[in-house]
Amino acid sequence: MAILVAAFELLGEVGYAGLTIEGIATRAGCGKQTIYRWWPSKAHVLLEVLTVKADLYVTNADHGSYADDLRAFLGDTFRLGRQQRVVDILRVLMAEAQINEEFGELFRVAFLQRRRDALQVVLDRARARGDLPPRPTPSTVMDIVFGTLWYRLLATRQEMGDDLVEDLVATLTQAAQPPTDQEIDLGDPQ
Amino acid sequence: MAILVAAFELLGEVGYAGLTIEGIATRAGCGKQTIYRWWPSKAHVLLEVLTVKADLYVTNADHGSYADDLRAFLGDTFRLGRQQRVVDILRVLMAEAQINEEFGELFRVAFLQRRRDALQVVLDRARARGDLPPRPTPSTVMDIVFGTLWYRLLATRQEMGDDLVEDLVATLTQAAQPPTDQEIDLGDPQ
Amino acid sequence: MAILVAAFELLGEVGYAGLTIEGIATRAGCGKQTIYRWWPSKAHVLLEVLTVKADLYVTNADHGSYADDLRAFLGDTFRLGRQQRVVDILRVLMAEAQINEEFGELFRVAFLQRRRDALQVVLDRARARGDLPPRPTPSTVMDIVFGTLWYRLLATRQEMGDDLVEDLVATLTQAAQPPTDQEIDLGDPQ
Amino acid sequence: MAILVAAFELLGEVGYAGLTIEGIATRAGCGKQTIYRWWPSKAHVLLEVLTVKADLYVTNADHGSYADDLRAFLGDTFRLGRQQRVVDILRVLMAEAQINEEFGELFRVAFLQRRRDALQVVLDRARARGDLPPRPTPSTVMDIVFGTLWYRLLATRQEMGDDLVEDLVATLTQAAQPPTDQEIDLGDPQ
DNA sequence: GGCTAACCGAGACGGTACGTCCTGTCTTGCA
DNA sequence: TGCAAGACAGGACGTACCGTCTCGGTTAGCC
Repeated sequence: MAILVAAFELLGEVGYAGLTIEGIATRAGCGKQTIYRWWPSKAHVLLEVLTVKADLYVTNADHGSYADDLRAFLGDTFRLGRQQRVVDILRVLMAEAQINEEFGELFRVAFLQRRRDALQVVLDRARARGDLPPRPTPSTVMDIVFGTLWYRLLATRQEMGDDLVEDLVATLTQAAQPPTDQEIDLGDPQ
Repeated sequence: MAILVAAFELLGEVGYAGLTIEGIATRAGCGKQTIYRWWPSKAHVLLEVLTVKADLYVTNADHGSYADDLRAFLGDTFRLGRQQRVVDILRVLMAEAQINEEFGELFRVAFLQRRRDALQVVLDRARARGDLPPRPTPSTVMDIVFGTLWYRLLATRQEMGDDLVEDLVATLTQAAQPPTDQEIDLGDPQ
Repeated sequence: MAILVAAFELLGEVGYAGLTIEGIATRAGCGKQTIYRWWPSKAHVLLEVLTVKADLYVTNADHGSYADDLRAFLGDTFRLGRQQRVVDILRVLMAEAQINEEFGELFRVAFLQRRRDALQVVLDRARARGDLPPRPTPSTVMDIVFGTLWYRLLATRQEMGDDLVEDLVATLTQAAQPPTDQEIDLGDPQ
Repeated sequence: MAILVAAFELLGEVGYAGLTIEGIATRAGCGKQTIYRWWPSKAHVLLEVLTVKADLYVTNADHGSYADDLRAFLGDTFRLGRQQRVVDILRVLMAEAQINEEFGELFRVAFLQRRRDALQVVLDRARARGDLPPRPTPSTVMDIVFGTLWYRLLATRQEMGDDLVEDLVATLTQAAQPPTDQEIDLGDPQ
């Protein structure tokens, strides 16, 4: 759809604050009404861009152990977080979700919750398998996994690398292998 | 300052989207120019409201052990996260930081970094004391602590209770005590 | 035709400014295209409403004298001017004729000229009969007759009564009978 | 005022139907709000253009007799009717007055009534002088004078010449001099 | 009696203008 | 002199209609 493409391109060119329905319509060569007919705000358009654009599918296939499942899940998830265009959209959608209550509700239900559901599968399988550690609780695992992801997207904008994946897997599975040397940082790099 | 009070009240009444410089000026009984003289945007006004309003000071006094220091830090921090008015401001400031690059820079430097600096003190002391576990690395500890906080503020809007503090402290200090029964939840409560 | 009825009703309900092709179509239960197929604008629709609705026929039968012919013509004509619904349509059509050049041309040819033609018959007969006064000239008679009619419709919105008919007949036939007492007004009643 | 000039010029260039507040604002180099701040519609702007532009003052000085007063009044009035730009404005204002009730009221009070007041002075003087004929009544004189004027403006768009002035003066003063030859027309020239 | 073609309601579409709201700047006039 | 009040150019909002266009579901005519 020309509208989604236009919205996506303009986001890159003028930023979210400079993104307007009028601008999208002009770029897409359509009337404003056509956009309003299908989406109530620019954020809704971008949410659809995200859905169409990004391969949001994260495998939660069985890798035999909780640690391996988690490693795969985090790897897949963080990989999305390295695509700048996807990140740009995620950031502004989370922002809009804070400002526009109606969109916030949609974003939580249609996006955030689905991510949680995917991780829930991994946790359920671990519990069934019996290798889910007592600490942290599943709920806290979710907070830690998605919290770390979003905090890096929104606040520090640090790259999310494999070392972080390993550190999280180790922490969440209580695997007390000492970290490799280069993983140790002595302060706050932000 | 009447302007800060007006901005704070209006945020509660009309929300961030409905908050305008004109509205603040009218409520405060001043001219728009007076506001522009001191702050370049409504977000900057709210950042100052936050600074003035909330007791953002978090003790990082020495409690004798890494676990106790962390427990105190998390308790103080999460306590702020239970004040609705403070949370409202935090959420919209983080949102604005995603949308307005110039404000984002200020917010990271003047607010987010200060929170990290406070936690850094705790981590430094733990390392000096020798009870900092090898996993997770200090950087990851920051991501987990602040990530969890912000994720709950922005995404799930779950209350941040003492059970979460304990779970995080246990996880971060690798203290393998099993959680108490009521801390275990078997699914996703969001 | 349902379309004409719908247009007529809506004119009464929402006025000419609020009258739209879409509204007519909705009310008539037809598609917009169907209206556009037959009439190029809402004014054209109303012109047809007028033609269908109002009995626009004005007798110009021979009453034996110029004065009596004129009296009959004015009586018939002014009678139309007392039907509010007809007046409403006449007013907006004359208005549209000022604004839309193409419609104006049609209105003059298809409506205004026909009225003039009817009066022309009266004047021709008077001339043939020899009782057409030298003043005012036939052209001026038309201006006075239709001018007075339209001026009252458009500008003063005064009722057009029999006293006006008599006054005009007397003036145009130079019949110098003094007016009856109640016809004399000492000022401007508008 | 740049806005009045812009409105006036655009009326000539694109016509009343094509005249928009946006267009006026663009041409005048101002914001739309500035126009809305002072006038509620494009018709109101044009009414002010008319007031500013046209020398609407019509002398009603005493010329010694009713006939001469009337001749002077008609001459002055019809002279305005020969200025195309003034006529264009008058036509669309009368049109708008039919369509927009609120503007119609203003137009009648602030424009049409003032013209009537001017003629009323002439009639009052004639009555005082004793040379006001019994027919037609003052009210009908107004209808005839302004009716003829407006009818020619709106309907026939015929030029208003001195012969018409003479014909009306003769008719209204019952001066039964036969018209000169060239004043006689044998039909309807429209 | 079944197939096809014309018709027509419904309404999406690219547009244009509406009238409102707010921006950030500038000017005015009061205290 | 400093500030409230608010006018100003500008620009986006979301809405209403415009006149054009496609889409399907009838309906009627023809084989």
